[in-house]
Amino acid sequence: MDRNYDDCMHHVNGNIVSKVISINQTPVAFTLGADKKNLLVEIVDGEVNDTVTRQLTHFITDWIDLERNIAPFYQLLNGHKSLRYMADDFYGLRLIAIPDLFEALCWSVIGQQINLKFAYSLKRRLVEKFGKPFVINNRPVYLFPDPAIVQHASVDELRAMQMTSRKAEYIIGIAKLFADGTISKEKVMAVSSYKERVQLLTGIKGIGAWTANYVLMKSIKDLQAAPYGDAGLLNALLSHKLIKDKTNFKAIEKLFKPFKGWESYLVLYFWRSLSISTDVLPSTDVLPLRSKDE
DNA sequence: CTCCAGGGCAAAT
DNA sequence: ATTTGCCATGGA
Repeated sequence: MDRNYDDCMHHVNGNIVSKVISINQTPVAFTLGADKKNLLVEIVDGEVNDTVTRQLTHFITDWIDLERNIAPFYQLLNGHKSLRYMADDFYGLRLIAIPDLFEALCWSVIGQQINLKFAYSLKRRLVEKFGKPFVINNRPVYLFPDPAIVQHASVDELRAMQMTSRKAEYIIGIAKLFADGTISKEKVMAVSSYKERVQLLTGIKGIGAWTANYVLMKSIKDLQAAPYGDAGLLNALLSHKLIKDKTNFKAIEKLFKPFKGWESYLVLYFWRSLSISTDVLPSTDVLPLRSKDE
């Protein structure tokens, strides 16, 4: 999580992560850490009662995908000779979700076609202007802006943050859809099939196939969703020598086929591989295997 | 200076 | 039905 160097939605300090969420319209600021056996949660700002405790536990469980048994995924990784290393090197890595669907959509629209660092700084500007700041351990952490607020932003305001006019229009439009109840996380989750969920999302202006799949993966936890065509994913596939070029769709399809139901996790692990320097990636020609204690 | 960024839309083939 | 031009700016 600490690779989100510029993320204003949570902070990482050693092995402690801080965040603010809204429970029944009330902000709750908390820290999450761990000892050898347990996750440790501390509420640092906000009322503590049974409801808050229960909902915060539920949030964290969903946020870091705690209830998922990822052993089957590791079995699949182990069945692939050039991906096997991931089961060891990234052991325990779980999908970090963006439970708030509005936030997930805004974030993915912001991130379209620009580098991640710039995307983080655009998000920060949006959040600083319309969100609510809280201070945890002397550092500001924000509650993501409410759609009811963002819907009244003007294109010019967002342009001043250096978003394109398009991004500005998309974000304001999405905020309106949430504010008037046209779309909600509940409504998306109620749609029964993956294909229909993609259709519902891509019906929104600014949401194409990439964004729909990104959001299904990160917010809805639809694990068969994968943003094929994603620039980062393609680069990871290239560096693993699993495709010969970025238009090698058949090879990608073939690679993902055995991972049915775990496509999101495979993408997640490929993204993770991007933060590892390429010279430590196993060269499949020379080093087909690596031992556990390597 | 050039090319690419965790793309998508609308106009032009 | 597919391809192309465009968006705006930061990094490499």
